[in-house]
Amino acid sequence: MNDLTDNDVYWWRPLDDSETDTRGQILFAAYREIHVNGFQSASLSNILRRTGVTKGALYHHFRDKKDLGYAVVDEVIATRIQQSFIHPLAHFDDPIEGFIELIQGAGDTFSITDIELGCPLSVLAQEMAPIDEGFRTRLTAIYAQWHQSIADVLARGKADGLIIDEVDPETMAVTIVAIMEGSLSAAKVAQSLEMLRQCGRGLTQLLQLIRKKPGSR
Amino acid sequence: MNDLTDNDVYWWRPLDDSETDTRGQILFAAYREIHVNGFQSASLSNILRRTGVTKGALYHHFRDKKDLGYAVVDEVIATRIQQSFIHPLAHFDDPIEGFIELIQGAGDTFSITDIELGCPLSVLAQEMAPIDEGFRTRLTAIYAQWHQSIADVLARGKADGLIIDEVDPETMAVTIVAIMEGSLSAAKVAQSLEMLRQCGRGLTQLLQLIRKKPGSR
DNA sequence: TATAAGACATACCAACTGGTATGTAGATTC
DNA sequence: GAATCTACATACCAGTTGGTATGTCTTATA
Repeated sequence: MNDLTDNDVYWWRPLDDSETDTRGQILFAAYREIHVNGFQSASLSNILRRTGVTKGALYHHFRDKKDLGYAVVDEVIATRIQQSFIHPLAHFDDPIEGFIELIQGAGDTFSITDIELGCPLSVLAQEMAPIDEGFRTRLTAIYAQWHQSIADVLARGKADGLIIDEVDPETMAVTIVAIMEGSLSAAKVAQSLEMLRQCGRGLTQLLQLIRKKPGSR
Repeated sequence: MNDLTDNDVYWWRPLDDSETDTRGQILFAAYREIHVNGFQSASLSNILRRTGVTKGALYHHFRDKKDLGYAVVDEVIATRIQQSFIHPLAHFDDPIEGFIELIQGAGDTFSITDIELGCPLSVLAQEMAPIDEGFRTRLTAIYAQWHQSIADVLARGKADGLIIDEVDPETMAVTIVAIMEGSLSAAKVAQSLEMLRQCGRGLTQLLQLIRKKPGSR
């Protein structure tokens, strides 16, 4: 239904441009098709047309459509989320400050195309988690990683006396991810970068409130 | 693809059981079909099979599939969101306390089926907002109402000295909606009521922090 | 150099999709 | 009581879907 031309600025692309071999080409084209249209509405014909690859090649590398979808999750989406949202967390000194930079960074680097497409992880998860166990386990595993990394950062922040004692790291971690995904969703619906930035400001303000004031004991 | 039997507990049903006439039957069946499968994957044949209505009847009442989809948004989803999430806001005395009750109420009354299907507004918005202007305007209008109502409550809370001065009602309103939708999405992926409750606890804690302490001027 | 395996290409298929054209029973209008 | 309109019902259609069967060219292996 919808389409994405090669000229569109596309932030969510995989970081290593491994579209060299046939399998990689199919995988990347499938990722984009799924990101734009969702899995169920993703058309194999579209993928083939865009890549110039034939149906024989596709079914040589992947057993069926679902197998291709799983590969997209495992090999494209998982790495993309890790590199963009999970790995950066490890280098935060001040967790609150780090989050705020991460959020503002998103607001600055995302293009309007990125906004309209939304987070690929969230898109696929919302569509497929309820109706396919294979997708669900793969996608929840990615979320679990993300939650754990944020919980670690928050726990470190608590240990360093930078975050108020009342905060439970695990609970706040899932809440923070929920806000980030919710913000991206809101921006997608509104088709507005400003909406993302506004949610970012709200989240920033809330995060400031869980920071322990320098003065307090 | 997926299905929803009549026996499933279905909280998101329209409040007035207006499935009496043919048009109402189609509308409600279409709403459920779209809620489960999304609009693009929603099958007219499924809707007809479930209702026993024929294709002639369907195309008598609705111009095409999209027209049916628009009617679902306008007549089913909009009213459902208003009655459940928007109207209750008006009666809050203490806004923070009101929100917390609303959130805990959701955690208590939702069934696992509700969780797995997610918020119908969000489901449709994520899928269709980027690819159809008609859906987008309708869905954003609903969100705008929701934002405005929450902003009003927060502004009232500020005026009553119950919320800290730093809070900008509009900004915090979109952020709160983002958290609520994000929490429902997270619970949907995890297929877990506990995940919804956990996000609820995190949100509750953050809301407590924007409450003005009784002592402070 | 014969053989097997990998990597595709071409052609085809049944199932299903949204949509339409035509027909018809009953109520309403003139 | 003829004509019109509403509210469907039945049958059909072209397009697209995911999937498969078969053929072919190339490369590695024995």
